[in-house]
Amino acid sequence: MIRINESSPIPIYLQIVEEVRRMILSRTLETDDRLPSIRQIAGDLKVNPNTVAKAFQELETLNLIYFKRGQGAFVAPIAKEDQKMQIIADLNTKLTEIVKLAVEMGLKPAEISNIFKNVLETVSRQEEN
Amino acid sequence: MIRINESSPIPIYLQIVEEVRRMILSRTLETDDRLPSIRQIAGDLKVNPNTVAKAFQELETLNLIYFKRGQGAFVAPIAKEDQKMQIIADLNTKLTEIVKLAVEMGLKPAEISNIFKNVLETVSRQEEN
Amino acid sequence: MIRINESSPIPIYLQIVEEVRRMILSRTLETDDRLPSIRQIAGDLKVNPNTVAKAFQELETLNLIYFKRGQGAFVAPIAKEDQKMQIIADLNTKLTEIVKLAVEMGLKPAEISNIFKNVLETVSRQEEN
Amino acid sequence: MIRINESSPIPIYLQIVEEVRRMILSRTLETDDRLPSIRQIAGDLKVNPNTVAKAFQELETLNLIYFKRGQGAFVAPIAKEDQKMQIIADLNTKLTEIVKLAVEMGLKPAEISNIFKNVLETVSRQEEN
DNA sequence: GTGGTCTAGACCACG
DNA sequence: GTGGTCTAGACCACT
Repeated sequence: MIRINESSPIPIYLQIVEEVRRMILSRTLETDDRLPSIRQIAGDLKVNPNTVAKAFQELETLNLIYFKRGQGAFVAPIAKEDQKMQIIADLNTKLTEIVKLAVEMGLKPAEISNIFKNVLETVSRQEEN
Repeated sequence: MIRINESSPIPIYLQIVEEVRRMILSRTLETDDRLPSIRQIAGDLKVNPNTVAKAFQELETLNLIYFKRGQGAFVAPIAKEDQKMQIIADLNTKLTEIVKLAVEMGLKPAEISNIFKNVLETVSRQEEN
Repeated sequence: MIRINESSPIPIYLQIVEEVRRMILSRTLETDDRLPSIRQIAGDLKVNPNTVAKAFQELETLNLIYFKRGQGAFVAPIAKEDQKMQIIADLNTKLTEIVKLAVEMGLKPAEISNIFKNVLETVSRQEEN
Repeated sequence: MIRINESSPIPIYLQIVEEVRRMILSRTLETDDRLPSIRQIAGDLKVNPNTVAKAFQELETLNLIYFKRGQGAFVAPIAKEDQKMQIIADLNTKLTEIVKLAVEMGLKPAEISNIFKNVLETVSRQEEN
């Protein structure tokens, strides 16, 4: 379920945070679903339970999950609109950053647009399969 | 000239590398231009000279700059086509990653496309000023 | 009757202890009154019976309740003076701790006094309703 | 500088957080002052550096301190009014909770007021010395 | 020198 | 069984 990249410079615990965040925002995990236990995930990923625990604490401060004592971690409720807004805001921020850079590099809007269309088409086709 | 973000998780020396790379690819710095001295940059950024030195070493191994003993660092020559190709390849990689994520989150191609158009327009307008 | 806060860091069994203690000291529960059964409370609070049992054990060692085999738990007798003394001592301890902290933070006695008056008035008015 | 109570049920790292918070709010530590290093504090308190590190991370998420890479932790700036407001809000919350309990226990406002006066006087006199 | 990340492993409280 | 806290100790990046 969760995939991490051992050789990435991004800390493992942050990779886990991102993976879980992705699953929550994409509704792979629904509100009040129980997450796998810390030990379970640690075993699967072959990392130390402390590392997963750190990720879970981070997710709690982000209000993405909540804990029930002795029972485990659960997906926190989010309003559907909030969820979509968050996804869009995310996309907006990331695209802006990249487009800005591209413009600074001297690419013309038309060029950027073409590259984007290409990418969108490629990705869409891949996802169909 | 160079801007860094002290509170970012990205190491300062890598931020410097990226900034210089950006300036070289965008032709703000032309082939064989002399870079400011390590001490100069370190002073400007209020950063330890060691940090700037590390960034310069990194830039040298990337073949983006070269050193002349006793004279400092200079922008390495690149073929114009290589430069443009590199910029486009960069953009492609980054866009693909983001678009993939957006699709996974359940956004439809049309939605993504709209957001992109918006961003491109906004950024273009800002750059005019 | 008993209210608990699931997301508080205070253990649920201690929250139950405090609630029962409060009810006994405030004479909501009188001497020799029978407490609801462990299963009853556990059902009401949607909590594990073990948790309630632990709270009851704690209350027994505090001499606030006693058990009759096969019949359940009952409120232990306390002298009325003891009861009032305990309440006052409790209040004193807690107030001292808070006031000390406030003084350390640089609040002047007059300021603390004003805030206190405010609080007392607000709470009294609320309790009337 | 920092005192902890080993036998308290409150986790050591939270005790450290509270101590530092107290020192910041009471201006014992001023904005941009450097905190002692994690290792330093860990040595003084004879606890594991990880424990202090956890406290520092908590303080960072509370926006009470910030880090400069390789240099240590520093007191974050707070507006003076914010600071006083925070202290007062804190006091208010705690007093309300206690007074509510006292009223529920059957104490009359006049009685509570008397006890409070007593406490305030005692504490003030102690602080003079 | 500084903090950040991670492992291994322990003990505890809670349900 | 669950997560929470803590220790001991390692390695790394940054200044």
